[in-house]
Amino acid sequence: MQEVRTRFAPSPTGFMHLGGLRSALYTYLFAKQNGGKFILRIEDTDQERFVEGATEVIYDTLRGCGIIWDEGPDIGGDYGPYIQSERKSLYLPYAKQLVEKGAAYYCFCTKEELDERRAACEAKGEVFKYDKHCLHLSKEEVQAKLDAGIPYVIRMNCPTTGETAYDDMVFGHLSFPNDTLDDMILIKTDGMPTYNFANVVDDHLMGITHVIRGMEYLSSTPKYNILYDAFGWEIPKYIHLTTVMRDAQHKLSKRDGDAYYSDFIEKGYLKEALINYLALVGWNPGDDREFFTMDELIQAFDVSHLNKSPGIFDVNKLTWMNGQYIAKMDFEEYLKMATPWFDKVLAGKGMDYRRLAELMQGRTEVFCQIPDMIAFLAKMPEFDPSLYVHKKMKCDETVAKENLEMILPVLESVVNWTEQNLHDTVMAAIEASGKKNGAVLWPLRIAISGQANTPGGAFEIAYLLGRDETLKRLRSALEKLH
RNA sequence: GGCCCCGUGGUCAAGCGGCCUAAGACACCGCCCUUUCACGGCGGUAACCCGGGUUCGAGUCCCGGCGGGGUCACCA
Repeated sequence: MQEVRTRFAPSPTGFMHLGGLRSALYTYLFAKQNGGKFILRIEDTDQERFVEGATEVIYDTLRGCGIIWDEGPDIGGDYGPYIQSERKSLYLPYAKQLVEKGAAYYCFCTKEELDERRAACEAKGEVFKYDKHCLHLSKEEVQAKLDAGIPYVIRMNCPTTGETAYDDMVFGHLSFPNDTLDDMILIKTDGMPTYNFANVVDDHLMGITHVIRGMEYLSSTPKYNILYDAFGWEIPKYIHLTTVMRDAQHKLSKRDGDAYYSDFIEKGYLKEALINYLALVGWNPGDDREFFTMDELIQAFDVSHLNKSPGIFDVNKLTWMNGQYIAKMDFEEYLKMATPWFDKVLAGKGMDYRRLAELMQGRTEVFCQIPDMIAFLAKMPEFDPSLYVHKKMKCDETVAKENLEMILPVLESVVNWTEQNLHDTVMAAIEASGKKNGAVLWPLRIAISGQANTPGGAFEIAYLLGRDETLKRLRSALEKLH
């Protein structure tokens, strides 16, 4: 059986779009699952869009996520070079070969002429399609223009009748009327191939067996197939992937800051969680499993479980999943990753980060939420005394005042400020007073934190705050209750 | 607009003619646990876009409508 070879062919724009990342993931999974090769190819035929350092972004993102290529620009391979601009000289002869066969032709129409005709067409409410104007130039006429140095492009010669059909492994049998096909440009004026052409040539030359890409190519695929046929090349198998959406009518976009891998990493999402979640947008394992390592994904991946309808990227669920990953991560690793976020509000406070991290790890869903969650440790927030009211704790403002007055001297008596001492001393005092635990501990926590939700109970918070700060906050809270 | 794709709860989704008075997950709500929250446990609200067929029987097949998306570049 033929070895499976798949490829991910991004353009170096400087950012990794999540949709692209997911395509890369699936492409990688498919290759690995079939014991095949995954190839990375950089598509930079558009010189105007070249961005410095953009290929490194692609390398780092992919590798960081565990999507490892077997052949690519930086590691080579038997089918190089793997950067399209370095293959520049390779395409023209193929285009000429097509011209020989009558499957393509030189076109001397200028951009301006085309724009004019397009505008005229659209004014009439019609769809512009190249009118094969230059197809009818004689060989001599073409040669004369070529000799005169007139700029040209090479266009493919699409059939205008009949239809072209193909089978997609996700969408099934698809067929398109040929009269809707446009004679797309293969070679641009600058001599560079268009994406469309380079893709076909490269995929063939690199022995790609399965083309996996976004469904935006669904309707241009017939043209590619016509090209393959013209060359007499074998058409690869197609796996078109649905678009990843933000909601039913919008794609993930740059403007909303939810489109790029880096957007999420900067907010404190874990790449493992991101990959895991991304795998599940538009695909399911056929059972209830949701958590996957890369190896497990390779095992479980199955094209037949790829969805045909667009998937919405649910940040909510990603966030939940991220929290699950964080809760399970190695503590030291968590501490290391959380420290810069702690520093944002606690730098220089001498806070016990290790203890803080223990309390926070199980409550962190995304690292960027940390500063808001612990800001109260740095500065006592203003709070409404109604926070003291809690029915289940049998507490209201009056009870709070009474119990806080009772507990203040108890805390003042604690010299060795450890959680254990705090706990033992306070609990003993509560028991001696005959009061309910909650009726004392609830207002105590409120008094020193100023908020209903905190990463830990009264003892933990008191410990983190330290003796002086705790007592200061408690006295101040008491004053406000008068 | 032409062509193409898609259409199960708010979201992800199982379902590939009878097992569906439709799974599971996120979110939401309630209860339990707990010094709060979270975690965990238990329970709940919530869906087959509409209309025609085909069939003994349709969420599942076909057609139409509607809705959403994609594509119509010397961008990739």
